[in-house]
Amino acid sequence: MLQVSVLRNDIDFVKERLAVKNFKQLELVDNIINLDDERKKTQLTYDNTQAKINTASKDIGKLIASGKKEEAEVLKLEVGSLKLDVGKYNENLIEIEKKLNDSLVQLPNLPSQKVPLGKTPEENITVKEGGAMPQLPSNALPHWDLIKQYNLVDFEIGAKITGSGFPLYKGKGAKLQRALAQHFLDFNINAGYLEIIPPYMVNEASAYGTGQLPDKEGQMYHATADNFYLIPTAEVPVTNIYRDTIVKKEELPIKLTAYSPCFRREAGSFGSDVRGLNRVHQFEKVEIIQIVDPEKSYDVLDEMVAHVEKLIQSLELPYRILALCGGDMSFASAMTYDFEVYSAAQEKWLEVSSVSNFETFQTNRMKCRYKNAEGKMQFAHSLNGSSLALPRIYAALVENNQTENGIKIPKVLQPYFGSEEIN
RNA sequence: GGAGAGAUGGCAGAGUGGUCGAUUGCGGCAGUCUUGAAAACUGUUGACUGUUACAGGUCCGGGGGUUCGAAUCCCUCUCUCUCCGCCA
Repeated sequence: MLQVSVLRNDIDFVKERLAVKNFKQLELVDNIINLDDERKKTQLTYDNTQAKINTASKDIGKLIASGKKEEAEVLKLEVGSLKLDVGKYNENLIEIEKKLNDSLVQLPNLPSQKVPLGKTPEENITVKEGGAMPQLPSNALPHWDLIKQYNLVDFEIGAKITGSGFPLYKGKGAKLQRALAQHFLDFNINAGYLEIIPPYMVNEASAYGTGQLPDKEGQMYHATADNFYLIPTAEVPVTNIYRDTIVKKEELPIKLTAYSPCFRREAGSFGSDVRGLNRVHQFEKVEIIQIVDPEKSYDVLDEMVAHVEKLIQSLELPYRILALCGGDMSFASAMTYDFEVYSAAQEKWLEVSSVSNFETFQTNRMKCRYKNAEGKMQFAHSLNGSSLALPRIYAALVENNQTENGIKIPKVLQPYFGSEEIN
């Protein structure tokens, strides 16, 4: 959520930046400032009336103490009518504040100045490519055939137990998944991230804090009896550790990593996008999260991108890094880099990580603050990234490493997996 | 699931209707003393909102109520602890 003060500070700049994000309802910005003016005015009337009540109440106490009962009674009547007024002002205030907040949460984050211009994924900019493209024979199989052939993942049983998009991993297939997760976590921990195992369901306040609510409600599984949401990413519970907290400057940067299942309804997806492991309702992901000093957040973004790059390199997969253009960035992000790996049998790039700087967008919603060098309270910056999402890595790995005799396991995973090949 | 106790500032812990936004201790910050440090002593020290500034307003787990006035009384929810039950 943006701060009203940011809008007031330079309204034209805000509108220009929102336009970069392909946000159309620019009149919302003016509405918000008008509502905020109204809020201030109403607040002032309310405060002044309340101040009168407070002084009068103290006077009544004194009058009663000194035995002047009748004078006290007169004052009581006066206060009585003031209270009617204050009640009305308060109702107005609540209504205005609700409107203001409802409008404010509709504004996406402002994209950073570094964000490329553009509206569609085609306009994202490839900033780097790496890794060697595998040379597969013409009869190479896509991963959904390979996992069947080697008995690694069973979608049919998953669908029987739950529904489509809930894969069931078994045997070597399960172990490969676990090896990947283990490697990712260890890699992150070695880079100074603290491992967290968070709750996999969150309450409304947490879903709101990271921006899943109100605008992505339909994307989450909702346990209505208790009003809990299944997490769509570990980012939600882990970032919310710092909801309503004041962190010490010395504690920054806070670096956390978490492995968790992720649950996404993915309403509206179809076609080859959802084949095999490309898009599923339940998947595993290792996430990295940082809460940092605002002045350093873009250096940290670069550092996180470099970190994820090394992790992908360790798996010996061909990859590219995209700087997302304004129109393709998520609602809450100020700057995002996507990582894609090449899945050679599908002949397709698959997104496996998304690393973003949210600046104060999440920390403002969550009220996560810290005292800067001058002792002033301000919002910290939050960042997160996948390091990494497992299913698509799994898919690319299985496809790219297929041979006539089996599937080769990258060196770095062998200690975790226990052998060099699946056959 | 049953019974009981509790939730107060960074922490500990007072406060049971009016001068309490809150005693005190610890911690933090500043100073005195010291070559420096420790100790001791003195002062200072919550957040939000608001104003050019002052003032003002709000916050004692959340929400609601009683009252001229609530940290304090009532209702309700949440959480924590103890005991019992159940249970991986």
